[in-house]
Amino acid sequence: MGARGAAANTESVDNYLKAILTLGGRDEARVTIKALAERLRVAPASVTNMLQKLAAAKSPMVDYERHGGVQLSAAGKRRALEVVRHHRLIETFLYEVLDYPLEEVHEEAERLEHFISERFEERIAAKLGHPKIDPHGHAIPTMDGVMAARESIVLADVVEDGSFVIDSVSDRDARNVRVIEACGLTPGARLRVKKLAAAKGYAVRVGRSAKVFDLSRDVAQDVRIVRKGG
Amino acid sequence: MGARGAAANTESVDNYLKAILTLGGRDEARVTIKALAERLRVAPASVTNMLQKLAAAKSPMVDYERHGGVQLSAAGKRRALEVVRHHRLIETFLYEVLDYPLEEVHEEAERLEHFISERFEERIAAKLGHPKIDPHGHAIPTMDGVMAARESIVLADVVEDGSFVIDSVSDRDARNVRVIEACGLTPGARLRVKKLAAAKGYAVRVGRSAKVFDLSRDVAQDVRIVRKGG
DNA sequence: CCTATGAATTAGGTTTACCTAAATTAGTCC
DNA sequence: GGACTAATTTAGGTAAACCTAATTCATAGG
Repeated sequence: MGARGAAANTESVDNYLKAILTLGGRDEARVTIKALAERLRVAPASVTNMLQKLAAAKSPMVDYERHGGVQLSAAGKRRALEVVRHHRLIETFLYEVLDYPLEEVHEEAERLEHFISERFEERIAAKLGHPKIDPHGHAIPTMDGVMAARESIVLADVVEDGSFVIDSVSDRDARNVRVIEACGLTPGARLRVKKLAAAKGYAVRVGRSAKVFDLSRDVAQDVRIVRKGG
Repeated sequence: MGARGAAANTESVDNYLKAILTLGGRDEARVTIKALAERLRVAPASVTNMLQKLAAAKSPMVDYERHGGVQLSAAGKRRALEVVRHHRLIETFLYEVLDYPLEEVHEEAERLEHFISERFEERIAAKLGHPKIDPHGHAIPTMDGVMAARESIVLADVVEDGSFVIDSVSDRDARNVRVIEACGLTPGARLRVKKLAAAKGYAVRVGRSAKVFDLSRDVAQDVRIVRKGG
């Protein structure tokens, strides 16, 4: 027994939906219980329980099948995008209006995203001039739940040298954000990548500066880029 | 059994502490379980339970005695004032920076006060120039937990006619806030009070305008004033 | 002094979201 | 086809914060 409930929009539910959205990727693939458990840092059993609850709700938030992973339902996707919108608007607001250091906006937004009202969302959006991307370069979903897709690749996956433009930076690890910002790798910045023979990391020259940074694989994992000329 | 726990700073705990602070009044009198239950809209039994938990914590938040009511401990008072500071700073911020209608700031602040970080608090305080009172006229406790006391009386308690200045307006009832604001009864405004023969309400003339408003007892209960000349 | 009355407390339950431990299922490898 | 393994599910449990119902306590009146 145990897992039949109403499935209100609690903080926890929001976090599950957001995780399913991002893990599912652009093609909205089904997500495994294990992946969710790792992302959310809870036991797999807890995930199964929650998903059963979410699937059994009056208007189900997910499409879940025993041993078959999950996917967001229309309602689930709508809510997930709303939370992402909140998160990114708050990040932008903290950075632009309250002068937060870039590496601190994520943690605060992660908490507040669950508790702000529609009015709050609308007001900060207005104050910011209805921005389309947040300070990390991520697209901010529109009020009616549409998120602009962008073609980009992870810096760590680059196999041949070349010229690129920074698309976005993951905000999940504050330390990495700090390192990345210190290198001048902000969204829109140009960079040249040269795979090092030493295979230790990723040699990167930012803009027209002469300086070359040697990024660790861990850091390079958190940078998304777009090819730009030769 | 049932009520022995750690007593973390949850949203609920914060609300109990805040309620004890305000119900205790300026002289920090002991507060009854019943009064708390009514204020927090929970059953008296729930209050007893929570207070036992708060009193039994490593660093007790309250001084509680069976059948003897409660009082905040030093630690409890510190936390309560911090939450009040959060609340009033947020209200000020919503009103000044995000252009909220006055009657809506309370509800939003009531939720957010529990979730903002020290940094957020510090940043909005700085942005606002470290204000000492919020838009309702309430004193904002300082960072180190000191709240300026002000002598003021409730408009509904006025027995003889006279000239007054608005001290503050309760924010608990949005509808009343709206009415009060519509009359121009904002903190600092002058007013003359004339007890009506009809005993229906409170006749009030604001500033030098000729208009006289007839306030209901319910509304008059939410306005605090200070005597000002004859 | 003893009993009504209302306040406070105890006892026992519920819900949410987590946990661990013990099944079960699916898929691979010989 | 059986065995092993990894993923998933079930079962049973915990803690927080609430609830209702039943009991105890304090005190004011007769």
